[in-house]
Amino acid sequence: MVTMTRSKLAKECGVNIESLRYYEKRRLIDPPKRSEVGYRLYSKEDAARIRFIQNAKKLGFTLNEILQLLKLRVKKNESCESVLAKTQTKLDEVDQKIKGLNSMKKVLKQMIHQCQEATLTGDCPILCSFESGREL
Amino acid sequence: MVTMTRSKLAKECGVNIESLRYYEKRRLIDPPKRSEVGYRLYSKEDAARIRFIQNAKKLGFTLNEILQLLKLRVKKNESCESVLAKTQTKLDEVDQKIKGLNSMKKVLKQMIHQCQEATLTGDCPILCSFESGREL
DNA sequence: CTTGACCCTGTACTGTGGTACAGGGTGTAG
DNA sequence: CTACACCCTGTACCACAGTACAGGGTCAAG
Repeated sequence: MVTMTRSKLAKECGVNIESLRYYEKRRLIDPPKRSEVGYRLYSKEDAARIRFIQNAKKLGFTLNEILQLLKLRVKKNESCESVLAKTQTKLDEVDQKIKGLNSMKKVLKQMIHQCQEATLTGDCPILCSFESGREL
Repeated sequence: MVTMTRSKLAKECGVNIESLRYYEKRRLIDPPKRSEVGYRLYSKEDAARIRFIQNAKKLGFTLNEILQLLKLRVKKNESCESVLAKTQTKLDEVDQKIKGLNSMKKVLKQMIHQCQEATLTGDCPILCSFESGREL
């Protein structure tokens, strides 16, 4: 199996080399195999997992939430119903985030629209109700 | 004008009372008016802004990013083009987040689908390619 | 056979976003 | 007029997510 060292994985995934050790400590990645002298040897699957973690982080999930997401497929002895329920819960959370972002998008688009209209008349009345409460 | 004290605003918005002072320090809210003896007096607009901050935080924006969002409508002497460009940038960021979340959603739905199919056959092979890299 | 680039562990430090507390003032209900 | 709940400031502390560094081992090139 193809393996790579710490620095190679870090470079490939664009993360700090120390973060890998941190993720290992936080149990987000399994302890990797070691070479004879104790060097960590990462697989392609580890790289994919690191990239997943990066992506999920960008989407506003905490490391604990990401751990939950990753666990969804790990515990094989768990009942299917339980996994199903947890996955559904995560799906609902994701849906809520999407809804919130769509509201944000609407407001931003409105602002752009207002600003463009205003340019024609030489005025720029951005008094948009950004924080109106019902918008988000 | 209707005003309220620290504790009232905190209760109304469901935030810790000290967070209000923190947001003031971070310039996310304007320093509120003060009573004769120096008590902070918040307006309904402050409450709306706090709620906006809470919402944006849930969507994965940092306080600095939220500050940028709020600034979009504040500086009136700024050129319209500049505001337009910044707003567009934010809009693109929001779109990227929505895309990422939709990918996440797809994978979760797929998992649910697989799990439901498997239930019929008594097996639950959740070996989904959650971290495959191309999924997100 | 040494020099430089990597690896190991443990521990300390950083920035973000709060949260708590000390020491003091205010304001109102009984 | 005294409790009690609230307000003020400043400062200390916290968890999270890293990031850096010290002190030491490994290994390949020249």
